[in-house]
Amino acid sequence: MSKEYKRYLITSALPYANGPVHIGHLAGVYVPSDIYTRYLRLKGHDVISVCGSDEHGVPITIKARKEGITPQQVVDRYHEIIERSFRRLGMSFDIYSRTSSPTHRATAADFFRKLYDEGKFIEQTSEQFYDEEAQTFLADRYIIGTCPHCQNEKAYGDQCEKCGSTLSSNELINPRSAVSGAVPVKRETKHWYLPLDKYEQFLREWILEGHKEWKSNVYGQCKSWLDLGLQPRAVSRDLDWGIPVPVEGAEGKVLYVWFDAPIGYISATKDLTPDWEKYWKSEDTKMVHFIGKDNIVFPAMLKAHGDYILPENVPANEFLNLEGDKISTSQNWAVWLHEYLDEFPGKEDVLRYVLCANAPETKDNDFTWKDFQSRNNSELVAVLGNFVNRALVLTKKYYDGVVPACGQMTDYDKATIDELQKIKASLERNIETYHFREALKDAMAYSRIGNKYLADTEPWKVVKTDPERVKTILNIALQITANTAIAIEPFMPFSAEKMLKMLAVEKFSWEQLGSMELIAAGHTIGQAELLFEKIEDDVIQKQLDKLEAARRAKLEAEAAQNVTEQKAEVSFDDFQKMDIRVSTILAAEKVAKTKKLLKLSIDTGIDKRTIVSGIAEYYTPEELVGRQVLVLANLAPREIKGIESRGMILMAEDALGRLVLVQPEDKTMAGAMIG
RNA sequence: CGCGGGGUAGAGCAGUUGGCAGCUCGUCGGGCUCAUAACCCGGAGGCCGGAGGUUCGAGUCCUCCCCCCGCUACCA
Repeated sequence: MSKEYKRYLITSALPYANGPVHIGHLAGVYVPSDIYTRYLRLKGHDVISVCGSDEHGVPITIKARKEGITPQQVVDRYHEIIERSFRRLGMSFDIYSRTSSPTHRATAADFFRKLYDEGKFIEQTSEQFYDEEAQTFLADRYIIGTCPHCQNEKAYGDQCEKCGSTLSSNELINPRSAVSGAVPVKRETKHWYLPLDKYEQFLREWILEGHKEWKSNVYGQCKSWLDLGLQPRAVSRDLDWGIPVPVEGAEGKVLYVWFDAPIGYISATKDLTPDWEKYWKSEDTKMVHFIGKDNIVFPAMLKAHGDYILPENVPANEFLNLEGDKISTSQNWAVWLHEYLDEFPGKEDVLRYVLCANAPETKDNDFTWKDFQSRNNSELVAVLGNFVNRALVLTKKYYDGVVPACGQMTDYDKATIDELQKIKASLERNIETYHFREALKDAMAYSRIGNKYLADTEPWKVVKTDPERVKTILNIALQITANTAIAIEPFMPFSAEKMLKMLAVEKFSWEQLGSMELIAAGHTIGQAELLFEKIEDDVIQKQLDKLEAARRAKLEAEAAQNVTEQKAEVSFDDFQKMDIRVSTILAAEKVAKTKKLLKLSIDTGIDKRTIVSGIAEYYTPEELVGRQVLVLANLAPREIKGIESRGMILMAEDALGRLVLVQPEDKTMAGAMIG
């Protein structure tokens, strides 16, 4: 902990180049990473921050196929969008690289080769689906079939999007290839595996014993994985997009992305500096991985390789929700960075501020546009922007922009300065322990103190009676302004720069924070302009409308695609076998420890019975009691979560799996037959 | 008892090794008029999820239970 480090290496999770970046990514990884990096730089440390696009893997090939372009075209497009939007937000990576680069290709291949040569992998042959027509192995995602759970005919080999079940391609009924439509056959294929179980002991000691200071969510997650026991994990797979496995007889095989991508940190560093080894191989480098709630696999890789240092910390965050719902790319429920930048020009810092102030550091948090507006209007505008404006306008008004000299200080002046200087330690401690939310509050405290100082000293009144005193007051107010500019730089670099420009001074170093001599008497300040402006209700409403519209458009498009075909014909006799009747719900309660299940007591007219139904996400028990519904009464009983369910409540299910009860238009007798 | 995270004022959060329960926003009242109707002061608002226990003393440590989130499962 107290170890002295000579240099810092900051890595940020590589964004996957099959889509743009949204606020969830920013709040979880990039905003904290940039705050930390800027702080260290400002302190004068030797620090580099590396990032880049993760450009391999199956989803990218699927996207390419869908759009009729090459995987390279897909990653080129998103690499460009992501990098550009990062730069516009002020992300200060020293390099933003990509895993399709020649450097990375060589680095990743060498990494694999070294482990291979040293016998660190195990080889294993298994059976996988193969498309004979297209002559390619099929990843689970490439296999389509009928879901064994919900009968959806378009389930993927790894997951059914309709019922949400996790599947394996072996479970699919009538599997067929998404590539050619052919029926896939099983074929043997050989792959290499990293035996993570062999590193379990090391990881256990290193993390559980050696890094008790890690954030509880990260530590707990790691402990959970370790306690479950680690399994060997494949480092290669059959695909034609990626880094070829650099071994004889491995044609058509590439490195698995989880293995490929993190090596990108190393290759990015290589692309940045010929001195890269200094950062990766010296024990006096402090390496910090900013990642999503990810995995502990990379350190195991580094350990297996042996030449590299291990991260000192992995400050991962939880998830950010949007207006109460999970951010979802597939449902278009997100705020995209590149769109924000276009729609809120000049408000990069507002987003940085809000995402930091509300970052999901200890638990999931919610981004709402109302909160965004409130933080902008009553914190950035009212507190920070207003203070800066007051100090500058007063100086213009009384001294024509020339900084007055500081005369005799009162006890109150000294107390204010003392309070101001005390913040620094807390601010530093909070950043260094990755408590960025708290650190931001500390940074904001400078302008809060400034506002209070002006209110208490009342220079606009004193100027009439004691003009000399006002010089001291405004000198101090300007010093506080300059201090504020230093303190907010890691969080809001654009505003910090604007402030320096308004003060007409050069950039300060972190060590000057707390100084009362940042701006010399006699210096002429520049033009005052507003740092932040109010955001009105209609702007916020527009964003809310946009979110809803985007989601609805996506749903409708999906629904149009997913109209299920008519099922096979049945005879009238078949239909007659079904006993469907109107029933009344007498009581309803949630089944403990489940999300979707309700236990219903119903009156079928013939008897009273219990039915367990998966509708808890759409109906509360209260609103169900007393309602009449249609029940398939003669369905064979089935035990669900230990409760015998006798029958089935009939519901309409839309393309997205949302359920709606079917009920008689008018109240009728319980037991009335349907036919 | 599946695993992990969380439960502190209306909202969002802090509370480090046990020592008077705090911060931001909102709200109510007052002050100020330099400032983007911004700022400053004050008030109200908490059984710190619940129950036991350890202790002179528990938001903090121990045990059990409940609720929310994620993973997993459940959807006839």
